[in-house]
Amino acid sequence: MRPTKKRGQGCLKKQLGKGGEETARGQMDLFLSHFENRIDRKGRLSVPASYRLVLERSRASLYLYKSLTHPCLEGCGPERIAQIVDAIDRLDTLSEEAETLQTMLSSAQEMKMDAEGRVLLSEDFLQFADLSDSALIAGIGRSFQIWQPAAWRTRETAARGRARTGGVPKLTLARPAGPGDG
Amino acid sequence: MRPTKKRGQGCLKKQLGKGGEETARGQMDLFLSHFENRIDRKGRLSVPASYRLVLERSRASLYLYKSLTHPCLEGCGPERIAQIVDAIDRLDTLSEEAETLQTMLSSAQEMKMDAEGRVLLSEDFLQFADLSDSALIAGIGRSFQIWQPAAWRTRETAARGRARTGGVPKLTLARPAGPGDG
DNA sequence: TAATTTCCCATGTTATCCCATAAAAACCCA
DNA sequence: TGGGTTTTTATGGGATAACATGGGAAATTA
Repeated sequence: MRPTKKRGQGCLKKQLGKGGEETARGQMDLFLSHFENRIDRKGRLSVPASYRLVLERSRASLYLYKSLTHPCLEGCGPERIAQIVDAIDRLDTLSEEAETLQTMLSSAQEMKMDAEGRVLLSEDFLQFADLSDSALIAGIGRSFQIWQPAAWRTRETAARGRARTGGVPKLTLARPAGPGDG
Repeated sequence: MRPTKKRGQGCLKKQLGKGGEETARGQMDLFLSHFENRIDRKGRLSVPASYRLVLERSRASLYLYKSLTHPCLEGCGPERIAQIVDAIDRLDTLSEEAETLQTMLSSAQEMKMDAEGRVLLSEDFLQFADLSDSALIAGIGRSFQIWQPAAWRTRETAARGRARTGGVPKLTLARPAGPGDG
């Protein structure tokens, strides 16, 4: 193995034990945490095991597309793609918004994973996100992003700086509050 | 065994005895008190038994993330995570608020507890909160924080010594909570 | 046929499981 | 009320499985 460092979140197989799609009390299947994985000389990148599990739970395949707003790739399941399609249908076909979303869709591709859970990134994807030999995969809930590691860190540092000086966004509570929210 | 010192609040199994999710009259499930536990050489940290109980009562798993404003980790249940996810979807993707929340999520991990009630802290977490061989776990009601013990004490004395200043906006944790909510 | 892409196996490193132990707290019975 | 007994906790460590990763061979594709 190469650069030995971080600890991921390891095996998650057992989690789905009892039920299948669980989603018990507020328990959602989300893309969380972040990982720095290597891109080998063939252009392969391991999708974090926990993300694979999220997709497998809903028997969904993974889609990647070029972000419209950042120099990174975005990953998601089919529902999100469907949402975009629906949004386009609702818009005026000639509007700029529609065009924007169409651009997004036209970069999206369904990725096939090999037995080890890796995807093969196209030259186009690699160049777009300025990726070479490693990638930072950052979960943001229902989707995740793939960044050039240094670019991600810059972004994270900036966000934390803003949070310290300008405060954190307020979150409105919906529920009467069980333990652990807040 | 190592430095023998005080214990937390001991056995709590009996508390939920009869029912399960009790929470009867005025009985709230909260993270309270504080504990100084060891981090072993594998990076494992015992979650206080009383905190485990709070989570078990609502069958919720534990999430940890890096604080946006302090050099500590924060622990919470799934509801809070769901809140952030929802908030992101409602915000403009390009807004700074959205980026801040994304930063938060990308540091959040669902923690797997072993049979003994320990979580494995990632290298990222350990470094962020400057943790090495012990951690101070401080309950703040619906969530809790994990500090480097010395940093916590410093902060505590500082906090006690100063009148509450209405400084930076913090996350609104909960509503004033009318009588008999829950 | 040349260049990819897919499949398959190998590897070191971690994370997870499982068992053991000491100290403290809860329990119990006089 | 006290002292001895039984659980519960926090903690350590070895064994094992899972994971990320690399590379060769086979199968596609152009």
